[in-house]
Amino acid sequence: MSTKPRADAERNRARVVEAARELFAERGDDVQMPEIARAAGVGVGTVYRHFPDRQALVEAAAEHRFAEIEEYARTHCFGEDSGLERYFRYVGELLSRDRGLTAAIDSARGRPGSEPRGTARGSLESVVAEIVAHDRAAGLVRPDCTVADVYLLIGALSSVIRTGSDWARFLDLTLPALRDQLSTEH
Amino acid sequence: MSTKPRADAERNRARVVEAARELFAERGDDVQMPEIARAAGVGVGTVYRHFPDRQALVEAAAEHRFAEIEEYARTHCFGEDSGLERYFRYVGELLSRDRGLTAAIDSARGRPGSEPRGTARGSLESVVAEIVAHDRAAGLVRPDCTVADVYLLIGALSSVIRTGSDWARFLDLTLPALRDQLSTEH
DNA sequence: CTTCAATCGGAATCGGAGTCCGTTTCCACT
DNA sequence: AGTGGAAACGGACTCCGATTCCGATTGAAG
Repeated sequence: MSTKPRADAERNRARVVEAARELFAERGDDVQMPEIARAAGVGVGTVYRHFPDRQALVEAAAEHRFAEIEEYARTHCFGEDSGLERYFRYVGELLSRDRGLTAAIDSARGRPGSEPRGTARGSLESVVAEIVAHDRAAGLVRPDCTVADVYLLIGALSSVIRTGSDWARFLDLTLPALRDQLSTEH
Repeated sequence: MSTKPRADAERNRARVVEAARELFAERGDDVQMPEIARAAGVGVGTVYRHFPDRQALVEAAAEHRFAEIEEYARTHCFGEDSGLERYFRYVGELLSRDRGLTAAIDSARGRPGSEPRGTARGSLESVVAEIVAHDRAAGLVRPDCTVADVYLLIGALSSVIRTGSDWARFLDLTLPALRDQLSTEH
């Protein structure tokens, strides 16, 4: 089940991810594969043996961010006030700092079926579910708020950031709506 | 200032826009230029003489929608209840029906400086400003709501729709926040 | 019915992702 | 320590679209 990979193969893979990380974070999606390969000191062929396509690389490069987010979520989003709100603001912060992360998130919504590539991602998902549950139990969000809603808004947030709009304003406009719907009484 | 264009040139331009309209509306962004040219019964070169690049064509093809939206806005968004809310729902409806329109809107936010191509677009902008003013005067939206906020949300809406998410839900979550911020008091 | 500038059409060029294959490098086994 | 060959390498090459170029057409002014 686990033919240990060759030493240099592993090393190269790491180099590629590392190079991709920096380039994507800095310039977002518009970086060419040959450029990444060069920066990593390998040939394009090598990049493609490790990652089926460009998108897979984008996601792999962002993977560490998901772990980072999860870490933050676990330690800061289960207090007195709304964990979701903190979560959104933190993600907004990261997204606006790392243009590669937005690319990765946006990709998780391209064509159908391609759902969850990456492990850190899946584990983050369950934490988000816990936050939603926690906030709901504490009456910090409208009772019909679901995990799907969170993803919906994270996706929107990502697009807002990608286009260089005022994302803080977006959150200021949007987050209050998640709180108990005082004005939506109907 | 106006060397009247040759008759056939104008006819061809119209054919191209027409073909593009149908193809984009149906399949969104993934339609090739040669295909559009063929559908219009002209050569690619002709397409490019009329439109500097693919993007310009996408926008030209969506132009009529902007006129449509403006028409709707003028006649339905100045009543008793929130014009903005009606506006958002109408645009959501159109966007979800015409995949080319989302592409056009998203393009209006790509790289900097490329702001307003297209005339119908500019004229629509002023109507939106009027709606905001009208709603504000009637106390139907939070007093600090600006036109920029509307574009921010329309952009987000477009991205939500493009990714096939539940846009009605997005509006249900978001629009209440535009109303007077009862819960944002502090 | 000329004339010729505006138009046309579509072959050719360009740019960038992804593929192929001859060469090189590990490392399991002697 | 030596060696066979499977795995990994690199980068030239193929593919696919958008965009450009230019010789052949064609509308319309005179």
